Amino acid sequence: MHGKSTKLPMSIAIAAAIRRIPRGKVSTYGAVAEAAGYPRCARHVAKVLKQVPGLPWQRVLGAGGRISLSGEYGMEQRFLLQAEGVRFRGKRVDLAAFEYCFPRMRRSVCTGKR
DNA sequence: ACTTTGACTTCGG
DNA sequence: TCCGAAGCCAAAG
Repeated sequence: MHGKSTKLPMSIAIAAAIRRIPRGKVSTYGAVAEAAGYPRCARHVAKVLKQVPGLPWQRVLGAGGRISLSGEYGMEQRFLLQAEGVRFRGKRVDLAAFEYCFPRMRRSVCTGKR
């Protein structure tokens, strides 16, 4: 094949990362972006969450464990997270306790396997 | 090719 | 702790 890596669309990688967040854990927009291989693309994570149906969207939080959605959707997110065991301290989730740590990708080859 | 869009993040006051 | 401004960046229009 040609030398350049086939970059799968960012949205696919991001959606895959979101799907890896286990029940009862959370992540952040920035961390998801980085885990997907696109650091500093936190805003794209938001776009994917809006566009792609069927993702565990409630597990993605803003920096510091804050809910970014406003209004009813924000309430819904909090409710769903609490229902799966995530506890809040004020308006935040304690990330030290509930943040999912994505396994590090190997630098050389990432064939999609683990 | 330019503009808009996104559920963002960081920093300074 | 709570804003507002600035920075961020690929996809979509």
